[in-house]
Amino acid sequence: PAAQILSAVPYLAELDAATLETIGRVAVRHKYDAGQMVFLGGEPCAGLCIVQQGWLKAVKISPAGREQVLRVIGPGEVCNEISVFAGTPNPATVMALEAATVWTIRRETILSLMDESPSLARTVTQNLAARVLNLLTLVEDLSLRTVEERLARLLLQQADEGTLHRRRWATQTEMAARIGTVPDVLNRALRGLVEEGLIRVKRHQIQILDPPGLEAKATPQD
Amino acid sequence: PAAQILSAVPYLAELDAATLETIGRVAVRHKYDAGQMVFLGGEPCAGLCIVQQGWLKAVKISPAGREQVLRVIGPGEVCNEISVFAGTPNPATVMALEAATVWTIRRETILSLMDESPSLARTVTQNLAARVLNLLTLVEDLSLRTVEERLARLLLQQADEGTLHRRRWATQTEMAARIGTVPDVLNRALRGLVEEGLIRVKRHQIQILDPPGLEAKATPQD
DNA sequence: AAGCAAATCCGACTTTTATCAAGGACACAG
DNA sequence: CTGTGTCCTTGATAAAAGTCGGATTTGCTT
Repeated sequence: PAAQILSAVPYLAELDAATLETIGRVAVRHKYDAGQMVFLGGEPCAGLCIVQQGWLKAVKISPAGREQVLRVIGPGEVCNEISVFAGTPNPATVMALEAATVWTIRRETILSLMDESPSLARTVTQNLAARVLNLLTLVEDLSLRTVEERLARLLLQQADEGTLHRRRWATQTEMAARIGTVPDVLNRALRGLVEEGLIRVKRHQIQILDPPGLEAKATPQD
Repeated sequence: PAAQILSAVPYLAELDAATLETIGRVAVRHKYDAGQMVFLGGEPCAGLCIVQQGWLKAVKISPAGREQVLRVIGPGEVCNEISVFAGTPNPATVMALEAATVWTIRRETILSLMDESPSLARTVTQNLAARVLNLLTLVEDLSLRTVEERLARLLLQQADEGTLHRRRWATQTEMAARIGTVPDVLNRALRGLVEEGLIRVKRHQIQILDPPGLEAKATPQD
């Protein structure tokens, strides 16, 4: 049932069983294939979006076709909060990186729930503040760090116990859009790190051979 | 009296007179000189900050000393919301661009007020969502647009009736940090626009001579 | 297993952005 | 008015990032 799935979403955890039931009745489920568009930037607000399964990405696209990934969205995460709470059109385009199941809740539903539940309001503000924090570090990266530094940071951040497991859709093109560059440049940077013996790139994973060395690369060489 | 000044701040407009009185008693006033630091990034949260008078800027600074302006904060505006609502250290450094008077409210005060007032909660979320929107366009600018495009956009955005009035502190160095580049490069871009007859740079203002032409520069070519 | 499309890799080249050095204009304080 | 900063300007140079054409490999489908 819808309510049970929604109860597993941290964002809605503060709500009691009865309200979750209500939401479950008004929420709409949708499935998307890999590469399919979920929202188009600039379109009117489509409501709050909750990912049940699969991965999405939020991107800005230039007229020339170049893409900057703003955020990667996984199961249990929420997206499109901005247009919901600012009352604006969708600020970014959201696409499915793989087959995904998402729920959509109308804007008014969430807003009125927030009025009744201070704890939901607190969750919402915390979530928004976290989004601002992420964007702040993205701005810092783009403005003050080189591609190599950004790459090193991404690897360290994504790595789990020294190895980074790449999902099927985590191609070099995607990684490039993530750190704000193009595939060719990313590839060079990646190979550069390999030649210095800092990492090893294998089939579907990247191993960090020399964590301290990579840390050094991640810090701007003033 | 403190309460009267605070009532003029849009951020607090939703609160009733009695609560404003309470806040007025617990808020602390502080004055800063031009160039002085208000908060240092990384330090523990110093509470919500309200600008009564003067202008501040929020910046990220690289080890090499290069600066990226995140936001310029004027009278009636609020800053440091992020550390307040995310419960983290200050995410950025805030400095006074000119002599300024600011009020500071402790984190706990705001959080408990929010629990009692749904309309304040709504204001807070709207404000945070607006902050995300600003950062999204900043990311888009830094990642997908050239310096010239960013400059053209800044000019158009800041202009009022075809002329942009520069405050004393709005030097080329500041503008450069605003669009994420260095003074030298900004100057060249500015002169480029002058030579094309799109703008005229005078003492303390910049005139836009050819708005459509500048619009064209503001849009990525092709 | 073959074929096809996407992803990776590579070298040469261009454009954009940053850096360095140094001269000139302006603004303010004494 | 006279110095002493800061800000603006400019050319030469260097570094970083992006582009292009094409060679390989890989993964998936038929």
